[in-house]
Amino acid sequence: MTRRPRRPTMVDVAREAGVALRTVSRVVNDDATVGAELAERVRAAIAALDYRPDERARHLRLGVTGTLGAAVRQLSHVNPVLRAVERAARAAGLMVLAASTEDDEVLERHVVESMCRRRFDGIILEPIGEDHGYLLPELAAGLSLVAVDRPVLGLDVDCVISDNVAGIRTAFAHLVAHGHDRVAYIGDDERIYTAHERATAFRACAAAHGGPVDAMVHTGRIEPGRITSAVRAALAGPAPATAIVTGNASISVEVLRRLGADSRKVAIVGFDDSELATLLRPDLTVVAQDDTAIGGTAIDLLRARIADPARPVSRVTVPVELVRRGSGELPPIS
Amino acid sequence: MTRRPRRPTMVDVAREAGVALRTVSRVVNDDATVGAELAERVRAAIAALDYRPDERARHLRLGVTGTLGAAVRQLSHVNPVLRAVERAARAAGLMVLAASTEDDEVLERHVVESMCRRRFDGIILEPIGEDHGYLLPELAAGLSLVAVDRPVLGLDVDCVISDNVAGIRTAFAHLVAHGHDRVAYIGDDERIYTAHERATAFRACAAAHGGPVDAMVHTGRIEPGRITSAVRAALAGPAPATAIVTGNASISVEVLRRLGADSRKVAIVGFDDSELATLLRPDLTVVAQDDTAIGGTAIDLLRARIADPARPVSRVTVPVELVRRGSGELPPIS
DNA sequence: GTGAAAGCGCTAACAT
DNA sequence: ATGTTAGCGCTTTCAC
Repeated sequence: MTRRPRRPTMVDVAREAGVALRTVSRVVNDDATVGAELAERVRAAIAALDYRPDERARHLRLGVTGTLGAAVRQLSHVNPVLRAVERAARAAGLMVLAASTEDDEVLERHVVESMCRRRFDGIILEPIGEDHGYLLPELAAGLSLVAVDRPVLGLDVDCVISDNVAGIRTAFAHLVAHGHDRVAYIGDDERIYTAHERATAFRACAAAHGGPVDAMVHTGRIEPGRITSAVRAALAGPAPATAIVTGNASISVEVLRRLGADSRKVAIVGFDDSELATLLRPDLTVVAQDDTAIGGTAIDLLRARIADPARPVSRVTVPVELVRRGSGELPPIS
Repeated sequence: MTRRPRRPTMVDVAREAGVALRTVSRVVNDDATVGAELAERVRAAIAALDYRPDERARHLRLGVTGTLGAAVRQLSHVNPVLRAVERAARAAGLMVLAASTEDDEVLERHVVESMCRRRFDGIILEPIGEDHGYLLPELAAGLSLVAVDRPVLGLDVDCVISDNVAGIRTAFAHLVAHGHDRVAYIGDDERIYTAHERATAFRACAAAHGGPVDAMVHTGRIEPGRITSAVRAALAGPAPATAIVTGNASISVEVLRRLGADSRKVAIVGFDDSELATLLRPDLTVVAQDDTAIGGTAIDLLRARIADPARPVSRVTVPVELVRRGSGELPPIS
């Protein structure tokens, strides 16, 4: 029946070891200037009392917490950028603690404000929605923040984003180079920043290439019916598309599912690499994001911002890479 | 050129508003016993100074942090239990901060100890490896911890686990009920706790049913070659299996990939529901874990442990459910 | 209602 | 090389 005993503090350890508080602090922080014999006595006292230092007090005193927050859309989803963020932070001796925003603006705000009150040294944010006004006072009060995947609309904050425009251009040009003249685009809801950016880039490509634009671009929420009709529209009519560019990994999966065996008859380049898509079609050619570079850059930017809050804002665009696997190299079949 | 200004504290706000420190504290904590006019003055001062309360100090003073840690194998992987944990914690007014252990015992230790030093109120852990001795002093010092998915070997701590044995039994019995006499099992590396538990349960089923046991059970690390030969071994020989039970979601995917079109000729029941597996074979019958129950129970257990460190340890087993989709209801084809 | 002061557990001047 | 002490920003008795 262990009653909840008051946790021992440095004072208790000092008393137990018969030394001064300062000496315990030195031992705990691996300060070399402490005598071997005393150090041993302190360590014995620590073990005897099950003493565990309290970082809250340490952080309060120090001013910094050595902690970065990551506010991401969904922790329990595949998120290679988050993994890269964790690794880069670890390499820099920083701890990353993450929480989900669940694509909910209200929850995002709760999470970010919570991290601010806990005085995390900085925050990596996958921003949701349009209105990030709540960030203004936090930034004014000293918050260091880096946006990932999309910018914080209306606010001048550091961010690191994939080169969506170049990715779409590469995909389009690749298909054209393989003889395709009628390329369709199936993308996600354009209320999502990246979806809009990619669709816009595609429209520009299609317009530059000549031929119909709007008839070739199908965007909207990911719903079974919508994907089905988009695929049908793309491949039907007097001038059916011979190639498709998909707007993100989820879209790729849905399109491939609808296409079934027919997917071998149409050239496809997907945006985003993903296990899911390549399961359905192992030879899927994709425009892959450089997750490691994104995560690493995010940490670099955040550390620079923490070191110098007055430094100019930087918006980094990370190159994407075309991964040729076969589906994007098919010739047109009309 | 904003120089890094010292963040304003409650003292500054009090001075600005011309009130006592105590009053600011009351306003910040929504204490009703403060006059409307004064409260307004305080709020104005807070806005004017961009004052943000510091939870480090608050938590230090209060003793508790209102924070739960989640140390999971990989943040950026699909993890429905983690999602359920976050939701249940949120409903209880607790914040969950998560970090990856990357299936690395050393990193797990770093993460857990780090959370302890930060005085998180409790920790949810997906334990890795065999040796969790480092937890002993933490538990002695007052750590509240709940293990999820597998127990902490050798330590008497709360945990919540799926009913692996019942799941395997259900899968086996289901196939037998559909006329199968020769059922094979393909599972993951038995050094993984759940993999071993499931394989053992399967052996017991096979033995009870009669017929060969060892020839029907194939376990080991997930490698292309190993899965290929396991599938071949299961379906070859004079008495080939007419049904297969797979040990987890990853195994299901690999087996389905190897089987290809042949998968329609063999009955299959997978362990774990998963988008990946059902992509390959949309009608995959599975033994599904109750993620919501697991996450909710984990939070319940953790809160109970925090409230009463002396309460008896509980090891909860959560029932699994057979989801019939077709692949497990195929008759034997010999 | 308000104000002064102690203390949460730690670090870092500043002695010695 | 070790001890003393102030203070990080907050909450909370305890008088008023």
